[in-house]
Amino acid sequence: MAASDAAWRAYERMRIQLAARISRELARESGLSDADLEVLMALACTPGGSLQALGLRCALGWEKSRLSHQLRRMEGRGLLARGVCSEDGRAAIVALTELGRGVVADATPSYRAAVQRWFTDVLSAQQQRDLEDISAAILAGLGPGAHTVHED
Amino acid sequence: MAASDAAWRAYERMRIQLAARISRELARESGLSDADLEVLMALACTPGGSLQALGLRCALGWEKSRLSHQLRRMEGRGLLARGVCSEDGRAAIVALTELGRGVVADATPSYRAAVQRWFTDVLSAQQQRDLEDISAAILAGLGPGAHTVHED
DNA sequence: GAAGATTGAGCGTTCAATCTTG
DNA sequence: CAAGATTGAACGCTCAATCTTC
Repeated sequence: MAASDAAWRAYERMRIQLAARISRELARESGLSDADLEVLMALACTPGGSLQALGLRCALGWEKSRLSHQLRRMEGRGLLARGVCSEDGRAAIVALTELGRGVVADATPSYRAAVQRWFTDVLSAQQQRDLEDISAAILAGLGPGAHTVHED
Repeated sequence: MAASDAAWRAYERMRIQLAARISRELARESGLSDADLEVLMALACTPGGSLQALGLRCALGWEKSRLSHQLRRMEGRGLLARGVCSEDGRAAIVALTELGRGVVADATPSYRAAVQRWFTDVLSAQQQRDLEDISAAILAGLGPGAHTVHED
């Protein structure tokens, strides 16, 4: 219940600067966008390196069209392949290619190092716990319709 | 320090969801993007509602081309006007129009209410202080030439 | 040449409309 | 019709190249 929005302004500055730094590093080191890496890491975490598009959408929290455009671009670059599910003709199957597997294996260490350097290393263990709680509180407020918003 | 990246993952989820919520609300209520509002608020905070483009760039921390594209689009919508400084032919002058002034006056309360509802109201005073410190620590880590600074 | 600004290309994201399958 | 996915248009952002003025 602070009267001022100092926390908000500090958070906003940090959020923008930190995201920009890590994105730029990722693009330079690996030629990947944030979105590319999210998709690749989600696929790499599955046993066969493949997922239904719906599962990917739920895992990432993305909209249908966003995922579709993203997959088309990544398929064009040879990072993954798309197919149709034999059980349900509506479902799309997404699978890592060998190239995609190599790229994500290459990019992940750099990415983790960047997070370590600019986030983990500059925060105390207590601050990390605090931030985890803060994030949970905000997410809880966003989620369950706790606040009445305009209905459609 | 921490062996796990739980704090990072929690922060990332929160950051994405919160930004999406506030952006979507702003677009729906006022027809503005985040970038639009940043520019309008910066201009509205000056006595005459006008600034040199360089001042705007420094205030927002944007790149030259980003500001130029943004101003062109906003000028096209009638939110602001661009002119040339009489003292220095290189400098651009940016000024709010009457429409722009009305739009920002209209949008600001909604925006502040959204921040209040989804950020301020769900955090304790202590959490807000903590987040301010956390943000400052991260920004300090990014800043002092530890690595590449924003060059153009 | 240096500084301020603009332009164009290319990718990422959203919205609305559409197609296809169940 | 409902659900999954795709497409096209429009906008936002970044990079590199260019233009103009100092």
